[in-house]
Amino acid sequence: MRETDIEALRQLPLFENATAETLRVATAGALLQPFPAETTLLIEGAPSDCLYVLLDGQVELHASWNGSDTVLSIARPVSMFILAAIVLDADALMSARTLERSLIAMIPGDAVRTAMRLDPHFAGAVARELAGGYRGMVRSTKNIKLRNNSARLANYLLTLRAAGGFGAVVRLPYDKRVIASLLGMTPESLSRSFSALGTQGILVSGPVVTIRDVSALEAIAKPDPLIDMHAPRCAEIRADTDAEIWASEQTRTSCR
Amino acid sequence: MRETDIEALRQLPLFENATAETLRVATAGALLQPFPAETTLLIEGAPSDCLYVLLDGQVELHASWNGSDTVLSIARPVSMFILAAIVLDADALMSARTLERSLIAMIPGDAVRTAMRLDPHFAGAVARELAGGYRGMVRSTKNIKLRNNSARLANYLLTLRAAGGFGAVVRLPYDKRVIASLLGMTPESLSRSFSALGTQGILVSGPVVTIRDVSALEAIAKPDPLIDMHAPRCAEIRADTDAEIWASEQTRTSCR
DNA sequence: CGCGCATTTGAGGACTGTCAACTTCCGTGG
DNA sequence: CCACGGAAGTTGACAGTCCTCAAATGCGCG
Repeated sequence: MRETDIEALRQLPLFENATAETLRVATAGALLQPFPAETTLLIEGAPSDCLYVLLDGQVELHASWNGSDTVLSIARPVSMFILAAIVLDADALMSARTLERSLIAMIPGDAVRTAMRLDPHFAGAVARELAGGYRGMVRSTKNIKLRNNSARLANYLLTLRAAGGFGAVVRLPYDKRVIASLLGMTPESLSRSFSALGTQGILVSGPVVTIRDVSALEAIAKPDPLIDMHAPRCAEIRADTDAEIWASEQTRTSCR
Repeated sequence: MRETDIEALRQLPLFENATAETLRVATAGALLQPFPAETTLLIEGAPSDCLYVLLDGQVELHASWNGSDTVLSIARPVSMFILAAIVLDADALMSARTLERSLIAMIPGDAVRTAMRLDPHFAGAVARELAGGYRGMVRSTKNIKLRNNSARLANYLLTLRAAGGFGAVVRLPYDKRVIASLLGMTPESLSRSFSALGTQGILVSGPVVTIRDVSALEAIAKPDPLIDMHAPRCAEIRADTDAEIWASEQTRTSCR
């Protein structure tokens, strides 16, 4: 990798405050490589040789069982994937595939682990990165186990809205079938969930979704800062949430 | 905490190879405390002040939304919980409640973060711990998104069997309603899944489950080392799995 | 023994997935 | 420029899974 490319890695929180020396150690033998769309970079179950850093493009992380598969998350620049497998030098649990032409840096796992041993600050950054990833998976699990298809879609639209500056129009960043799988439903169910939201002021035209009534959407979504990154953290909502939790605790206790 | 209690923490991989100094820093101001059963230790959304280390007993980690709640995992000794929130000094995403009388060490979050800064090896241990937790959540998400109730229960029984030395009789470690929530179903569905397995040589008598025919159970479970910790990693199964993945990749590609 | 609680069983319905047909869109090539 | 083919998305019919509510059963403990 060239010097300027290595500097691009500083966009990652992981390398943001790393010393030049740590960056040099960590990226020893790293490759920078463009991949075409629809290219499988990594198959689940394979040993994880390299940490992947997505500098441009989109990569889908998915997993399969018994002939079906599901999208677990989608990486967008600048971010990395399979860090957990690299840290443990274990087999990958997910497959990775480009959704579009993507520019990817591949950093040898040994180099990452060496840098962790040498630089406590870097090891701390890895720990923080993994902590964030863990919490993301917790949010995702709560989303799937606690909400139905409509609520998941409604919150997803609110997430896109927040990421797009809270405008009335959002653009779906991936094909609908990918979004369906990410949200844990079939493409048909996604389509029906969209039309169900039609009565709540949601207009869908190809990849463009217009939100006419945010309140109506929020009534369905019931966003929660402990599940959704888009949910507001203001004191009122926190208080409501606590009250809810308290109430449900009481319910469980009284049922026992 | 007394010296002997602190030594108990060495049972954790996190502290296994820590220096005496790191252990001292990390456990500065730590408390060792017994809690009765059914006690809520931590409510989701609250700031995470302490890292909890479960030395004896059982603690359920659960989360709620819109009046319902779900069990995300259950901690067994010796293990810790809410490490991710501590590392990021963030609000807890899960509530914690004892299922039975439990002995718990509470380590101030500041002490943990300080130890991470001072000792690269400790920071690395935290990173490895979080990597393991992340991968556990990935497995759990795959389990929920890809499998139906019967397959989840069948794999859970195989997990218990593996943990119990592969005998024909396993004992359910928690109340059935807790297991149901952990597996993402209602108690009624768990009960019906159990009776459905009755035709496959599974006998249930209270908390005792007898597995008469492991092959029949495995036929339903279709265990996968990339989802289940109990699944064998032998070359044959790996080859089968790879073939499956390959096949599904081909399917997706040909469908495009 | 009787109460309380967990679990089971039954009935019914809501939700979601499957299968198939149809429409739309888009890029290709005549 | 338009016809065509293929894929994505939509719609309809249907089935199966799973949940909800309600009642019955069983078990443990005071």
